[in-house]
Amino acid sequence: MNPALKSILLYIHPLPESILEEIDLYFQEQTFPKNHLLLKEGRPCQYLWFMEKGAARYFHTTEEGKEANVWFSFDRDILASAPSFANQSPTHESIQLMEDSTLFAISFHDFHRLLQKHHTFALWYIKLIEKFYITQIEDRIGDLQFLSAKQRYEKLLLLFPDISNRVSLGHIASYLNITQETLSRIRAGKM
Amino acid sequence: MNPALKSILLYIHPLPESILEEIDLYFQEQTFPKNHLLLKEGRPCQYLWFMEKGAARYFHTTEEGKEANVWFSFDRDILASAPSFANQSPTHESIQLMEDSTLFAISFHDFHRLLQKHHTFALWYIKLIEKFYITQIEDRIGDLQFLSAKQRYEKLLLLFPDISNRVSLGHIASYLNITQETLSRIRAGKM
DNA sequence: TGTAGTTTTTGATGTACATCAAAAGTATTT
DNA sequence: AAATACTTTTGATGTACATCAAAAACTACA
Repeated sequence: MNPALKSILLYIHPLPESILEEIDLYFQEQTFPKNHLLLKEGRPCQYLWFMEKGAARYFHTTEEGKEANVWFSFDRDILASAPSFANQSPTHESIQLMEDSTLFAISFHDFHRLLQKHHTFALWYIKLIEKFYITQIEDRIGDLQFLSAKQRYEKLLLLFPDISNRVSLGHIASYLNITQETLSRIRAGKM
Repeated sequence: MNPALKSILLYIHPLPESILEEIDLYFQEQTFPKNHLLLKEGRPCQYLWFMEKGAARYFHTTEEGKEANVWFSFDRDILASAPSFANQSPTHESIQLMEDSTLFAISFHDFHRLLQKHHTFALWYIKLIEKFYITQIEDRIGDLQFLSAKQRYEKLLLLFPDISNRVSLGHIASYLNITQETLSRIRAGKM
């Protein structure tokens, strides 16, 4: 098994070697170029990905046809539209790569079979949701509700100190739910 | 087993009768008066509750000592601070009842044992998270990010048509992340 | 190295909402 | 029914951000 994949899987929660070997059969390594659309609005999210190396943004398309970023993922992170993957329903959010990226993919079908077959894998998945989803998303809501634009930006920098080098100002501003102009002024110390 | 509890459990996902009977041993029916604090900031969330009948608000306490509502729960809903229950870590959000309420409670300890013991129960819990948490919370973020105060209010009314009769204007405004004055003006058609 | 395309910055103006202050309405207690 | 406390409304003013327009600074590649 690819050591990078193995370390991501085990970081979430221990899994016995026998199951790891079985899981390995279902994961496919994929590389995509910068700007590749991993998941498109309206389609069900059929894969769960692990990002070995790269960067991605999740975004909504508003009624006026504008894009609004709602999430970022970088190296060693998990990627999927959680509600769409869970229900195999059309996704509201698209996922696009912002760098050339290497990923490991498992299909919903295979994933679902592993859940049904192995109690241990179901417990592992519960940990995955708790660790990568529940905790992070509650923080995000709190930030939007309680922090000013400047505070949100400062918190993002704490979380991803090198984000300015990897992601354009426009994409960061969109994620913070402010305009490019406002973020530019925050950076210049004018707010 | 109490029929109300049974119907809530089965609504989430089917469970075999044998496990239902075992679960029943661990659930306690509780009634509390209006204003009772079910969960207090700083404590771990040690129970998962099912609300048979009643109303509750989740709130944060800001640095200036003000309270800000982040969620409501009514009849036949699930209650817990998800991140705190999952990790048994101190909660950032408190839960308070807004009406006299009847609940069923199960402790984290018992819940965890059921997860470890029964594969079926683990799969049921995954459904619970997917249905009651993932879908709802993504919506909430989208609303805060993309809708105006008025649109957020209208959407809340669609979801809970009778909320105005059960919850004070101040509590609703706080949940919508606006001031009481603004909500009053929205209601009066002045915005 | 120059030219076109993109990203970022700067300035002027507008607006959705907050804040502050007070009045009006409702519910609760005596 | 009067007194008290709480909730909701109204009005005046303030502010954090958006929007619009254009200049400046990077980036790419012919």
